[in-house]
Amino acid sequence: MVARDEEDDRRVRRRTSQDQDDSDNSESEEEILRDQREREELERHIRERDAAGTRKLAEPKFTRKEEEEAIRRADALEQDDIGSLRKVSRREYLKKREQKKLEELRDDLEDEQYLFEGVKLTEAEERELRYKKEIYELVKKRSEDTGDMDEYRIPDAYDLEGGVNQEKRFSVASQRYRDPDAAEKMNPFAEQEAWEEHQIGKANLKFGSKDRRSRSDDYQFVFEDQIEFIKAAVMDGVNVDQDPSTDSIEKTMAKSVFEKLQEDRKTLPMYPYRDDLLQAVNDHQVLVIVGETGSGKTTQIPQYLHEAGYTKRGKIGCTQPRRVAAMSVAARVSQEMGVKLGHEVGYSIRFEDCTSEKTILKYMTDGMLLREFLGEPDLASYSVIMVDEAHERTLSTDILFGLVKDISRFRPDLKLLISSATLDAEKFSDYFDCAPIFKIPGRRFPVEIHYTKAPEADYLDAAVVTALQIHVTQPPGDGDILIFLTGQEEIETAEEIIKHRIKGLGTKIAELIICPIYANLPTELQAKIFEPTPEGARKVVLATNIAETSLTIDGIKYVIDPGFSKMKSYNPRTGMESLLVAPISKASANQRAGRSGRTGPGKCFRLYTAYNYMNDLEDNTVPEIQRTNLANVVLSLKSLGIHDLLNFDFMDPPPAEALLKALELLFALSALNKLGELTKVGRRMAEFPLDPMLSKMIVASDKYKCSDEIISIAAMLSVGNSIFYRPKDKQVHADNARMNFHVGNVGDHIALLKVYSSWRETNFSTQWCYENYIQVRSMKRARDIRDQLEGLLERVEIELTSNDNDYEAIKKAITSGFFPHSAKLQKNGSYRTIKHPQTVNVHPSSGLAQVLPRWVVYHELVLTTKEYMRQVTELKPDWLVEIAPHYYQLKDVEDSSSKKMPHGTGRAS
DNA sequence: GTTATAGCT
Repeated sequence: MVARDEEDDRRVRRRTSQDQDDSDNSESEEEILRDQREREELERHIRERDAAGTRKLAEPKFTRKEEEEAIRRADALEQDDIGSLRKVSRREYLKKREQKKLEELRDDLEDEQYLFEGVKLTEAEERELRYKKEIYELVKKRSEDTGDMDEYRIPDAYDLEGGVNQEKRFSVASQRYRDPDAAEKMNPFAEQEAWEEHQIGKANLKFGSKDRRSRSDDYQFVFEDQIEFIKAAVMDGVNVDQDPSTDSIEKTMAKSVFEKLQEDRKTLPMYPYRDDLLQAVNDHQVLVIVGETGSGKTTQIPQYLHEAGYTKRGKIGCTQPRRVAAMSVAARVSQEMGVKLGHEVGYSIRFEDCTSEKTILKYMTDGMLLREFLGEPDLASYSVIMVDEAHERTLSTDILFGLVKDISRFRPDLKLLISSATLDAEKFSDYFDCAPIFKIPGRRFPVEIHYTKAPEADYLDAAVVTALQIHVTQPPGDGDILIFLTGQEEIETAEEIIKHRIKGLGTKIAELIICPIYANLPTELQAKIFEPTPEGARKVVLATNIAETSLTIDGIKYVIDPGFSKMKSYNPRTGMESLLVAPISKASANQRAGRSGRTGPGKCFRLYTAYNYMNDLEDNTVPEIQRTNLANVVLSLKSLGIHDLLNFDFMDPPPAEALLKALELLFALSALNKLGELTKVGRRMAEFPLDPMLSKMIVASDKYKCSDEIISIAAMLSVGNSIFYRPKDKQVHADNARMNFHVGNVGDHIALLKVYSSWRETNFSTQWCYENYIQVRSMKRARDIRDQLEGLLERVEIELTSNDNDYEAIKKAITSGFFPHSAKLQKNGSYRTIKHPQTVNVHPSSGLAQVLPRWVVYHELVLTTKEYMRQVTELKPDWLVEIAPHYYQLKDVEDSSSKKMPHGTGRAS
């Protein structure tokens, strides 16, 4: 292939130029002296370490063998690398010089920030400003840089000044951006083709080689167990050159903020398509929009439609899968339109309705629109609905699809826009009766994809090694590293391993800042990842798939993708949920790779082979609707008057078994009658944004005069299992604190009530939460939910009554909602569920784990190491027959004939 | 004797 030959050619040329460079520069006396100093320091360091003995490095967690290996590696680095230190220091020198230049540019940008001074910026806007700033810096930098991305090695910008035709080299790089066929190159086979090329033997570029002599000088190999990668493909960047140039910034400086925003709008990749888009919307009722990230579709399309007069007939609604997205986009658009947020442009998310009668552009979460359907089944007040980020296929989006498709049939004036990423477009189009697809290019930098040569047995270790390989071989400050891991525990282990290994590497490598990030991490610790990386250091972000879509970290250049994530799966037969570590889909893998190309050209290292990618990964992640409990969905749909659920037009229908299970449950809760119609109870239940069993519990609490307590419990249960904080090093304290709420073996539900009431008594004290090992964030959320539920009580005509000492009444109300979840103790200490018999256990975190009452109700079943019941409360079997006579017969609970309630007698073996 | 991907009403 011609292109390949050219590439090889370039590589050869560059290598020779580099060799020259090296010899040129080594003549500097200062450099030589510095090198000598550094070498001496290294030697001293090695001597000191040897004198101190190796035991110092050992952590009790690591085996002797690992320890020895770490030390051997450290030696390898220190001895092996003395020769290359000179190179690093020269780099640093040039780096500093370049940074000076960039500082000048930064000053310019600070002036821009000054323009915004009067305006109060939201956090998201501030981030955007920062992002923009970096773009400018990059644009500037690129004018000096070769940007040569065909070469696998990191382009060494500092080698350029000697005798290389920069212009020519740069033109190769920029050509890529201007390449009109760039979109073509995004074809899903690109990677396969590239892989095949490799197989032919032409593209075998190694990230490492154990044979030091055969490689050129600038490869620095440190690890004995390093991983070999094969460059397989490049996800092309698009439109990068369309960034506003520094010239235009200066021009716009003089203008008002508003004018500047208007000008910015015109620089978006979306802008040239404005008229075409309006024409297409005019001609077709449904339009599938394929817009890469950064095209500006979310902010611009609703504005265009508004400008074209669509808002005269009704609102424009735009749904987002996430709350923050809805908020920040709305804020941005209101600014661009020069109106106050909440007036013409607003957003609506749970607990926060920032809209008014004037609102014509409404951004909202998809779940929120779903709830609006309940009050307005034809969405009469909307003229346009735009479902954004549809490719994420959240549960709510999937249901929205069915609903909007349905109403579009009898509302021909309603325009539908479905916006998605590339891969799914055809599928969406098919689903919406061959709706036309409208493509908008995005703005992204190219990302190189590398696969491992062979499958990695231990992906965690491989990820760590790869990160360290990058860290020591690439100049610090050129970009941060992002590693995708499956969960909190894995992140913590990885953190330990990295720390340990860094110790083993000595002091001669640049500082590596480890930033863990996952949803349950306390907010103040989460902020760490957004802090800019200090000079000379590098961040390595250890993230769950929170970093895949939900948050964007600036400055990431390298992504390491082991190819796994945790996925919820639901077994409708047993009603059991579990979290499984599963391989990700191709779509996810590409999304992850894309995270490295946001602020500059990036690289993605996949810890699996190209063959794995092509043959083992699914194209798309199984949509959530196919792996979740559908009770809530079914209740919502029923209350929208959709009866024939098995034939409802789902884009990807959920398993029939899951639907039937949900129907069965709703029938048991008497939300549906025998004909499958919604009952009065069901109607009231549907008002609550909760799982049907929780809703039923609330509805039933009216009878037991304890609605006050029950909504607290419902709120606490629906925030889930993140209430008690249990740090690794203080487990005993945390457990003791928790047991305080279990005094009298009241059961987990009452314990949760006690937690909430106690917190309320302290006037929602944060301090109190810390003292009791309780997560403030979860409690605040519970408070919000509780407040909302309290407001809803009135709507369904339930009086707010408190009965805080009558635990029996409270437990009966709970049983009214959760009677299908009852279980009976067996001789061996495990339990057996009553209705669909299966063996389960009390979760060890339960307050009743030592008590083991004879009869219990539980909130949910989870499958982890065993089948566990989470949130358990004792029950009198008579209640089951009393409360749910249609569900339980006397024979189900017959051995309750002994009136005696075993109380904490612990029948367990 | 546990263990928590993410997100939403």
